Amino acid sequence: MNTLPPERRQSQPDRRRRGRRASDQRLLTSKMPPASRHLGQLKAACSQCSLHELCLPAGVDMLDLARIDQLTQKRQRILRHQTLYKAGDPFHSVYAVRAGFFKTEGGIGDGRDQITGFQMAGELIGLDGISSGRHACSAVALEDSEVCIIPFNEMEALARAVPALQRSLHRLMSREMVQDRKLLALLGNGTAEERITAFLIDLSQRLSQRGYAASEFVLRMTREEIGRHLGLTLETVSRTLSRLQRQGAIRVQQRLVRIVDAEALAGRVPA
Amino acid sequence: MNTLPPERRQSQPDRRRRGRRASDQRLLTSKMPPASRHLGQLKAACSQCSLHELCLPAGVDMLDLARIDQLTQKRQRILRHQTLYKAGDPFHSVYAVRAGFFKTEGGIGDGRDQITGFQMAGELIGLDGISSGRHACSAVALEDSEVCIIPFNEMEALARAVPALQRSLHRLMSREMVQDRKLLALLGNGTAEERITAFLIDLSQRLSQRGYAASEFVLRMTREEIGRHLGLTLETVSRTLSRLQRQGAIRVQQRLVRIVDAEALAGRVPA
DNA sequence: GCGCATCTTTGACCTGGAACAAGATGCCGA
DNA sequence: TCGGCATCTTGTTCCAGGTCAAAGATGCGC
Repeated sequence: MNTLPPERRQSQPDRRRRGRRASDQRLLTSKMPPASRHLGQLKAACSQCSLHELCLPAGVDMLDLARIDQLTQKRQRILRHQTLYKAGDPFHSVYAVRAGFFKTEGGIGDGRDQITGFQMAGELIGLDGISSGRHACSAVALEDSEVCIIPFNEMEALARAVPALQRSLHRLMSREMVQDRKLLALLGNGTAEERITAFLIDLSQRLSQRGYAASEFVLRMTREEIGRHLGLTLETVSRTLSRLQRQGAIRVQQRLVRIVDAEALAGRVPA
Repeated sequence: MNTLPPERRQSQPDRRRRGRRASDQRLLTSKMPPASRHLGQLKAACSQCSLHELCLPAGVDMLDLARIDQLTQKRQRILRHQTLYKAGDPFHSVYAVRAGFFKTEGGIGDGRDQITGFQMAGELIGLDGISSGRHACSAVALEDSEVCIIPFNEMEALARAVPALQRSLHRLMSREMVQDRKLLALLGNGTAEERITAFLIDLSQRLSQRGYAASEFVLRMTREEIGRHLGLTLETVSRTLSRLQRQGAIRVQQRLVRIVDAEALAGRVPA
């Protein structure tokens, strides 16, 4: 089930970043993000969660929030490189990312297939399992993470009682479709540079929505994973990042990316 | 709203196909498909519609079917090349294709953007508008078509009362996500031949689900539209079709496609 | 029937990114 | 401190598919 034994090789993520520049403190790590300050207090519910206006309960009033709290009682910790579920697993629940970072990839997750997306705190994973009753992709943690387990039957039942939750769910599903299609257009028409640029801008926006700096962040995924997401080889990803740096749009240092000229960057992506 | 004035330039679709071979009779045209035999009797409801187990009411029992019938009272005829909605239009309803054929494309539908999909009878269009309250793409009829107009607010309300409808809706949305991701993988990794092949197989399957011959059908879209769907140029689409024909897998004659060697075809597409 | 418009096919050439290869870098455990 | 390993960078070569161009098909209106 897990890709790695529970040894702690990955239990000290990003130790290598010790002693970096101060701004690193603000970056998305499994130690420091605001969303996980109460990582210990597992009782913290939707109503307490700093993500609640990004996540499911968006637009739900206080009264109904209590009922959603009950829905999301169960939590699960996922260590880096562990899989939350695999393609083909029977579908029972969806998962809200509370903290950490995931990738979802087609196939069994053997590292060959397309990566359909990267999910961060406040995003819902697993909705694609509804249609067939089995998960259509595999979800793997890119860093130590925590999710809320949301039994889908219960969620549907509650959605019937709480229109705001119903609407919220529909909006989330719809948003996924829209995002997938943006990516589709990118893969269909975009050059390598446009893909990378759009990817960085998207990441930057999502991070800033969560209170992180928009202009500097740490990539949680390898070049190869970026490539498998964008339909490029890892070499092309690397080259393109180097080129963008040479042109002064960004500054790259391993996984650390700083967006130097957001204007220039945005100018490269169509529409 | 519509891209063409209500003149009847397109009111006699496929006249050119007069006098073709007999097998054409079985093909998907706006005149002959089983789904539209009662095209005149606009009162025909979900419960009467030959598509009802492909469409929304899948799995809904007779009692609740009556309530869904009310939901789908309104119909609309869309002539060829007319747009059902444009990207940016405010979102109020989703549409179930009763008869005909649509494409959905990003942007204003000016003919430059990615075509996100082709929809045939029994499929739902417009769900991507939920997230932002505005349609995210444009839907254009590729032949004279008819849709059920389903006010989404009413549909949500009914879904709260009828769990089977709720589930059906969720399944449909989920299915769209899964399909988008298949396409994504194709655009990310597939060669031109794999894309075209997968496209033909998909069309063939969907047509046969609707009672048409799986091995011979008429493409409702141009090479250019296929290309814009698959991230290829129209020249590459044409060349690839020619090559598949030369290799004996298919037989192409303008828009008419006959799948000669389904095995060989399926063997070309990965997984 | 003729001319026009749209769509399709095919050819010739060029290029962006894949594939292959060879270091470089940084992390980790011994 | 060193050596192993994963990851990343950079160079070189090659080809699938894009681009440009031109010529068939096909159907439509006149």
